[in-house]
Amino acid sequence: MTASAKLAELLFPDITKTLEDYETIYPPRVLPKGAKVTRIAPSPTGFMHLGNLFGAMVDERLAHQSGGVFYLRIEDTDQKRKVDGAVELIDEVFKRFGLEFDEGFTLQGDKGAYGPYVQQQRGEIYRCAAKALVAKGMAYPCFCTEEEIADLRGKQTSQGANPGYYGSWALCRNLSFEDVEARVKAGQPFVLRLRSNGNAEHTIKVRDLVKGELEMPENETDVVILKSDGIPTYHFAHVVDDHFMRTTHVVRGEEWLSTFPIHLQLFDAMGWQPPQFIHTAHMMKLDNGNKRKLSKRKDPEFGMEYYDREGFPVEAIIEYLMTVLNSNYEEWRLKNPEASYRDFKFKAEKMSSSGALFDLDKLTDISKNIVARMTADEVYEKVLVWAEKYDPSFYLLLSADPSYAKAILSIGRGGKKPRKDLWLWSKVKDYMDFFYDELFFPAQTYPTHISESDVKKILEQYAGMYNENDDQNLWFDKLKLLASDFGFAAETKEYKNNPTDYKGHVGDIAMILRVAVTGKMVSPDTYAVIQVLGKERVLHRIQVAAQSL
RNA sequence: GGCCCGUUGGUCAAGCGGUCAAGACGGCGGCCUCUCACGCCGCAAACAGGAGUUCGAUUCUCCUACGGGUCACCA
Repeated sequence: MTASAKLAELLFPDITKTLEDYETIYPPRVLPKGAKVTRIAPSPTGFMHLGNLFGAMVDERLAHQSGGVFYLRIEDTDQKRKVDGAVELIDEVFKRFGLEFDEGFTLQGDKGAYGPYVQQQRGEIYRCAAKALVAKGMAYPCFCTEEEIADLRGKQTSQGANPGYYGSWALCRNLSFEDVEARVKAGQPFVLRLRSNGNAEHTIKVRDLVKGELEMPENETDVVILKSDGIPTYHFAHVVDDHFMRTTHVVRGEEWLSTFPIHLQLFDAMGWQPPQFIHTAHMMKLDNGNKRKLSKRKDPEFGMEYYDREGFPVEAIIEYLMTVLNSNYEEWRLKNPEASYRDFKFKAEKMSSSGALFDLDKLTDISKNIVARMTADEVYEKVLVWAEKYDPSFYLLLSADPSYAKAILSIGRGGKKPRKDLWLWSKVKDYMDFFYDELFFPAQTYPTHISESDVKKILEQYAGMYNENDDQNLWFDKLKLLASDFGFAAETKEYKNNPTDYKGHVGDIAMILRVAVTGKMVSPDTYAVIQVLGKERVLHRIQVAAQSL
């Protein structure tokens, strides 16, 4: 038995399976040619952000567009950051955005043949892989304490050396078997480190599907692959999992680019073929004139909860992300306004290699367009779902009379040029509140260039001539009549030509009516509004308004 | 600081040696038999800087500046 084999047995006496065993347990997938296997691997930290969704969409499109597999893995190797309810949140967010996994973790248990899909449950697999590395002499236990490491770093910086555990700085690299055995038997804690054969003076060519071929220094650090609790670090878990889960394409944030050489080295040490990589640029935010990565702490718009609470339509967020993800998406959308985003041919090569500023204006615009295309029924359903969660009293109002609510939401909807004033479910209430007597606030002010007595008389007179069966033309003709009676121009153009001859024009009459009936100077088409309000409400509001003057 | 990556209008971006340098959002102005919204028309607005290579550089190379990322028993 070689020394390293002995060491492997000493360190991992409980591991009896071999790598070959796992090769047969997790055989290469049988898939159509070109099919991609992707995964999204969030950490259960209780916080889901735009980046998670961003990456998930790339993964999902890549997999499903190619007839491959898209799966969910939970990366919970960091005990300290684990939060209760986090996996439920992950599940909820992906479901809400309509992302469907072919396999992986689910709240009901794992689905698929390449599990477990929760890293915490894969300990034996990692340890087996680690054992193999030790047996090959490519990994070793390190007993250095935190203080010793800090000490090392201090020495390195004072000497101008690069900090890190590598080369001759790697104190535990060449411990004798006897030494290790004694320490292990004494119960001294240790981490397992890769015995790097790299040299940072040398460069390697690495390939990224969006950034192309890059030149990076070789990894020379003896990185930790198993922490002292026996749980792998990200680096090692990634390599082992993506190998045995047979991932073909790894999509991850570009913060991983600098550790890319470590991963490649690890794949090589294991004797495995690495998958393809896509390092995605971060979503940025402008802060004091500088761009910076969207941050969990400072930017509420980074968290998915924000979008839910504000009531952004999920379709709008997906649409926005797609425009950011593939530069030719908008162009495609113009030609295919009705198509599902899934019909778009997504290409990794079309992804931007630099970070885009998060653009709320753009999102708003997209959202307006999407909501404008929805039917009143759809809008109603979505507002209802939002209100149930965030505005119970409004929910009650809406659900008490669905057909009234839908009539309101139908105003200006469905034609060639639909209104686009709705884009957030949380703003729907402001938009339609005056339709409900419970939320209606009678106006305090009318346009100032019209005398109060005129307003009062116009309202009284209008009440007498109002007929709920008038069509829009007749309705407007009556307003013109009123206009003439009170010294206002019946035609706007006539007023514009001779402004001094009139107190105002027919638009002012319409405005008086609008204000009386809606309490606002701004509203959708007044005729449509009074039709929906109905005779009783209209007359009552006009009377009350006239009396208050 | 070392190492990587990036840099076209305010923003997102087409472009891949020869273009009057697309388009979208935003802004501004105008039009549109009731406000708003919609729609339509128009305007302003960009190749970070400097060297090369070339007949010719936004496009290729190098340098500088600026921005970003990363240097953990976190992912």
